[in-house]
Amino acid sequence: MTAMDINTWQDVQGEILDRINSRRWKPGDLLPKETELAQEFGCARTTINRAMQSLADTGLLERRRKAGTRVAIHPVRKATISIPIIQQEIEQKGLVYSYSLTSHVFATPPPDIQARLALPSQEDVLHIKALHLADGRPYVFEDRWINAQAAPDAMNVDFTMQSPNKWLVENAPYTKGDIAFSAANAGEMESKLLSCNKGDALFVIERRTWMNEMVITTAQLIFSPRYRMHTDI
Amino acid sequence: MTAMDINTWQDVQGEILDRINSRRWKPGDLLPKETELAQEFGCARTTINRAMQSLADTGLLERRRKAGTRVAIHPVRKATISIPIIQQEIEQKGLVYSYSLTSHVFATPPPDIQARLALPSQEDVLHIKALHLADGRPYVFEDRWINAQAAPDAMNVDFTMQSPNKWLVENAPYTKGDIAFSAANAGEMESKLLSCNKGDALFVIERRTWMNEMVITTAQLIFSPRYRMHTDI
DNA sequence: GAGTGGTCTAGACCACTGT
DNA sequence: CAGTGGTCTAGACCACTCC
Repeated sequence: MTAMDINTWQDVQGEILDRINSRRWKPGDLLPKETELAQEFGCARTTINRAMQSLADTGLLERRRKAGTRVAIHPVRKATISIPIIQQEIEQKGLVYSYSLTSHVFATPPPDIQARLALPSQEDVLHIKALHLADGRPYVFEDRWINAQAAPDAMNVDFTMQSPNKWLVENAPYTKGDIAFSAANAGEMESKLLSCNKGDALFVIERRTWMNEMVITTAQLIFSPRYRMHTDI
Repeated sequence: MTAMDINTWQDVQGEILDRINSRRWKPGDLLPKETELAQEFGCARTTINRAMQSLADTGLLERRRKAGTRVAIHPVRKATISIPIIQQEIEQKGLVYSYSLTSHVFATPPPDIQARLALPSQEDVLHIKALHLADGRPYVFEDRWINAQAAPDAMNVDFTMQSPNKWLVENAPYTKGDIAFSAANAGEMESKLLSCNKGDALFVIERRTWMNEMVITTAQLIFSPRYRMHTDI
């Protein structure tokens, strides 16, 4: 007998991973059906199902009814990245968080922002610029537009004490969102705010959240030079 | 009666989401225990459990034995990003993929790479530089080091026809990996290869994969200017 | 110690999809 | 139309953790 006890779905997952990593099951191979594995491992089909579904979620297996389960030919692995509240991210690094409101106006957005907010007509929108600091040093610059109709409460919040990032996360639930990552050269404004050189490469996150079919807010987060976002796979 | 039929765990998940979004259940609130919700929805506890676990995975709920389930105070949402094979990513955009090997040598790595490869001693390592193009234009530059011990097969592959990115994904399964995103200014080499200006802000992905305690490969993917990586939340 | 979520089981029916 | 995964159920036991 070779096997250790295989009882939990995590055990099953581990065994399947071993067989893939040892190349006993290669990319493209058809795996035994759930009932067969259940027999082999001496457990319920439900347990096998849980394990395989979990692996399919990470992109390592491809499952289709009737067609069965295969090792993914192109294992497009999926990485989960946590989108933290900036204050949390800074404090978790053991640094002192501080925050400074740069500007807070009610204004007509430029066309590109109006498009990103999916506004039906030209309406005034809350525009907030703020700087987040770690140990007193500029960490990230937040440039945000908030749709008054979608988040009326936001109009009465005092954003000198609390960042819009934090307030929105805690008070504006959303039904969907999108996020984009890119790189940009520091312009005049960014270099002053982040106290870096003009032209420096900056990491940029653009975020947008929706409540049903209405955009709540869109924001650019422009990080100081040398910022890295990382995660495990 | 208000409710539509709630049968599947997805239905339960939707109902829970609705109650959170309508602020009937607010951040920090304790939710009814699984057995209670099962009664209310008229389904098995297992179904409730599946729905809540799924929501806990996305970071919207926090669950602890004995303490119960709460709406996350700081809903640190988790975004899943797919790490695609470059060829796939380009072709999915409807562009023509091509590839050109720049350099392919067996060499002693500099100290920082040696550290990233977690090499016990100073050993020779396969160093590959390659350019991926979309519609004939530079798309991303791949700068990769491959540990011969961890992936001996890679030593005999003809990387003029096939990118290391693709070959490794298909032939070198890994047990863990890490990935980092950042921004960097184009240097002399990057500007020539990617035909952009020196100093341009470039999006950079650094990846590393392991087989057990041995690093298989580490790579820098340096994208052309204006590259954006995006996903939904 | 007691309460809550985590998981397993055996059996059942359903939904999709390849042939 | 038949085979495979997707999901539900009811009941059970276990593991963790708060009090």
